[in-house]
Amino acid sequence: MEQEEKSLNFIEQIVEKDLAEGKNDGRIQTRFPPEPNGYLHIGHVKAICMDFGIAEKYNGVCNLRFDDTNPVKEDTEYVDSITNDIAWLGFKWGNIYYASDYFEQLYDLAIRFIKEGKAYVDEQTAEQIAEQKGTPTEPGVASPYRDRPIEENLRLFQAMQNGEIEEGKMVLRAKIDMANPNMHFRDPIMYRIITSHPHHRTGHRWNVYPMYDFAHGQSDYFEGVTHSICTLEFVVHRPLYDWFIDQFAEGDYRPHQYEFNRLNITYTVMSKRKMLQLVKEGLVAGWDDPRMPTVCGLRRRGYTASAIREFIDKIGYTKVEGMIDLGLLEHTVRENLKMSAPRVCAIFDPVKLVITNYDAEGETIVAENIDGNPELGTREMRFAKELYIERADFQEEGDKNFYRLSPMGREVRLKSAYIIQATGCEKDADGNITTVYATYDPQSKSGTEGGNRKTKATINWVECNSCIDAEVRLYDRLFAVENPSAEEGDFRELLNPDSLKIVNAKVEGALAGVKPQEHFQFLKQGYFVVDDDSSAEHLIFNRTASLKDNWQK
RNA sequence: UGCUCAAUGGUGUAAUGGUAGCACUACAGAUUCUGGUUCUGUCUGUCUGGGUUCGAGUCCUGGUUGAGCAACCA
Repeated sequence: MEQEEKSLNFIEQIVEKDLAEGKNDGRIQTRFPPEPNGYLHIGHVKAICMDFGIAEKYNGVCNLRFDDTNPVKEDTEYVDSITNDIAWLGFKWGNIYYASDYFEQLYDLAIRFIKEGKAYVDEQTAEQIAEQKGTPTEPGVASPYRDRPIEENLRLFQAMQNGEIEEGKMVLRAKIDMANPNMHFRDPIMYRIITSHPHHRTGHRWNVYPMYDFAHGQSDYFEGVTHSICTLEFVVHRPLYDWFIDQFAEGDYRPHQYEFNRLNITYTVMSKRKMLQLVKEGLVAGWDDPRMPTVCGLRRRGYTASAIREFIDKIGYTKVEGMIDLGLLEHTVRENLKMSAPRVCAIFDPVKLVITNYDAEGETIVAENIDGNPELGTREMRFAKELYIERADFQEEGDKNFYRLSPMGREVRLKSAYIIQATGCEKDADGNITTVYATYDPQSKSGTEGGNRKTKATINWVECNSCIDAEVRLYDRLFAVENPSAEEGDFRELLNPDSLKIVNAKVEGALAGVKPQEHFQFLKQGYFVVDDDSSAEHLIFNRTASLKDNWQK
């Protein structure tokens, strides 16, 4: 069997080139470095697939490293959710590390920088420092503390760590170049004092904490990372990443940073800050609300790990910042569930159908879970004189484009059962249809000789006495506009007011014992998953994705 | 009027100096016991000016457009 060769993305090309040149003795090591300050979302999954994927593909290792350098925002709650989500996605890390594992080493390194005249303690306010930084078009000016004697820097930095200095009063800055066109070289802050919050792992051991730029590259170096892959906004940090490492590294080994485009999807946001706000203000039901682009939200929505990974595989990695059509994500999950989700009938807006010439007590029909795939099993459906059908499947005066039930003589198939013809209907005082009447052809049962006759339409049904009630949550896009981040004003006003509609549906009795995370296709409706809060007493289904609907009025 | 990165159909992505291809979307037709699926077909693209070359989406150069960078965040 010939397999079409998938082209390599630009990072894979770099890795293969490095491998061919024998760099790092052929060793490939990556890391996924989340900050434990929020839940993982599908944008992170893109990074996860890259970091773990490269290691897997080239016989390397990918470690999980929590970038926990800011105790103000971080917590073990997030550590747990992150490891859980990565495992659910099906990835295996080598080790779990923490940037806080290196606080001792980083502190010693900072001391060395001070002793070598490459760092100084600044006691200006944050505002003063920001002002002196200049702008992208104007150079900055030097801090008055820039040329403090080394001994004094040493003493003050130790005082910072000893808790003798109040939070916010002093920082340790690298002495580089206040006029550098790259803003990140204008004496970046290496350490700040944080005494107000204990660290989730080191408690009150430290009063000073390293900044990202002084921690990330060094951590990579300490661990032996070869390819440090991140998103595009870190491109401008790369020279500083290299600079810090070059100040102390020995030998030839260097980790290298590479950057790819982050994921944006239409009709959603990919910002932890905005997600946190939606959760905190109760605009969604939580981090795992099925409308959220979080991993736990997608899972609860009914997305499988393989569907999410297939999606990431489709979108690719480049350096072009773009916006992925939400339709591609939906297409991917439909494709993913198509071959596995059992088909069942669920009636969202029921109207009673009475088959006037059906005199038997009722009968049991055996239906395939997926048409044409008998190996995927069958289920029993109760059939009798009184059924529920979808209100929209009957029109008293159907036009020529409507080819379902109508008392105009056309024959319609009841899915997996008999062919019927509508004879009329009954209405209440307001003119609403309360009952539809039809006759059936006893010879037309599905699977029998007489049932081979073609009908233009097939409609869904459930039997009145055996069907069960279920709450069905119809989820739709979270935002009403394609790109909420591009709009002026408050993003919360852009929320889609119809992102959740709840209906009380009648579903087949066969669904009585379903468990959370079981997937189904409700015929003609879409893919649905059993919600985590569902129980035998109160069934709840979440719509994962609707079916495509080409029937336009 | 700084530095950095980028520019291929509506969207995403390939072509690594040699036939601009794939997927999604849209539209049309066929099939269908889901107006789903499947199958077939159609529409639509190399930002722009110059240069190198037998040959440029690809290399060079000028421009245009977009994005990122001025947190004691990561």
